[in-house]
Amino acid sequence: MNAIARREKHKAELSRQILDAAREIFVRDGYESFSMRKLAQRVEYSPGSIYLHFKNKEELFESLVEESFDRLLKALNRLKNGHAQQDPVATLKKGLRAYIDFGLRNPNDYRFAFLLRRPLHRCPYKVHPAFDVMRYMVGRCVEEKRFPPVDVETASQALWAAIHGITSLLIQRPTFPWVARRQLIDQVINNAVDGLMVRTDQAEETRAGVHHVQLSRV
Amino acid sequence: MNAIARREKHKAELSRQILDAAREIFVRDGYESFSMRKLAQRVEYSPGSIYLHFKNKEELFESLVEESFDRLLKALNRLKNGHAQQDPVATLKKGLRAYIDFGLRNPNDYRFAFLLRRPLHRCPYKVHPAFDVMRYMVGRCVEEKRFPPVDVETASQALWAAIHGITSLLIQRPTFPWVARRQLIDQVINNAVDGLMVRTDQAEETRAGVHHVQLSRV
DNA sequence: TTGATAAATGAACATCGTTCAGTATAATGA
DNA sequence: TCATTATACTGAACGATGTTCATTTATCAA
Repeated sequence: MNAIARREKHKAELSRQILDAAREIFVRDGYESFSMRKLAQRVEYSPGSIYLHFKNKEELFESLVEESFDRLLKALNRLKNGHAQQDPVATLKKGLRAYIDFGLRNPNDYRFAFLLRRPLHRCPYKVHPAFDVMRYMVGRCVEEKRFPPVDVETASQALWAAIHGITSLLIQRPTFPWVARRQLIDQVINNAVDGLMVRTDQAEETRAGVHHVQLSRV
Repeated sequence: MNAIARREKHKAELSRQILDAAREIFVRDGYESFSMRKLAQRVEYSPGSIYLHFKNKEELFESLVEESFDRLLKALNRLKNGHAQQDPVATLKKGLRAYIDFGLRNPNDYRFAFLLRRPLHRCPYKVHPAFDVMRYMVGRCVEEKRFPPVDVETASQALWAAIHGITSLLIQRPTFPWVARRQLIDQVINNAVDGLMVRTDQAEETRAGVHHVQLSRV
């Protein structure tokens, strides 16, 4: 029975090794040219052996995605706890910047977490805890009257849209002639947050002229 | 020579038919389970015949992407010309909304144009003309002093980030518990644009407290 | 050492993208 | 009309893919 524990440990180590190798191959060769057989060759096992650890390719990927979500979540929580007693707006902006930075510094984690095409039936469970951090930060801004009484959920989702937008574009379209990165990120964050702080009546002035326009196809 | 013209026309029709079938299969079955052989079967030709019209799978996809870009571009241009003499801020907001609407109403075009993983060496040529429309609209807002003298390029890119963010999230994460769509889209657009209209000194107040935070990995 | 349990293999299957020698089809010139 | 030529198309083939499974190999308790 000590033996079976040792076996399980060894098996876990092997799974770990497979995951690491898979991530590396994926990062180096891209999604298109990743294959189970390459992976097997890389860890020096037969192709069939991989299936002793993961049901199939899809599940293996799912494990990688989950890991990436965990990393993002941990990074955000560290930030949240580290700046608990500061100005909530400043903390929020720092959080948004941290999110973007995480994506840019770990583009493959971000790709796994958000950018990969995914079968529709799978739901992104791990999005929710990560998003809780955002809600919490926005909530504090409202509670401490730094924001007008906006709906926390709507505001959080809108902020997420903005930072996801810049993060994914910078990752996925590196050849676009972007302006300086820092400047652009600042602009996105400041636009989004400052736009939220605008007194409602003032914002209404421009909102009034806008109606829903529908564009049909060619 | 009349004959060769007829032949070419027939060939063009066939290419068209192949593209339509490809798009349909892709939309219905998803990227993973699209295959050249299925496509061939769909149009009732042998697999090899597809290669008389398209060099390979990659190029076939490229054609679909290009078509999608064209559709988006045309939609934006129609809008630009249709609202030439109105309030530039309202027109800008309409343009942003039109962009998002186009993406949501034609998610597959949007997927093809922006969301698909692409080999890194390929550059997104068609992004530029579409982006010109955005630059133009922002430029008008600055010229007519509706915006403070922000850098047009930076502002345009920031706005693009915001609307791409909400568009891609709504398309790619349909199971997330989003608030009402209209409301959320309004929030994103108003945040982004109103944030841009904030007088610089007022914005500085909050900007002052924010510095670049770097989050390392676990 | 033996017998049982788990791990690992490698051959096999269906499918994939792609190529190409060969065949059918259509257009042309007589 | 028939023979020639150019084009359209096929079908078999190649190597590679994800996945399964009967069989072999290794591991460990008795």
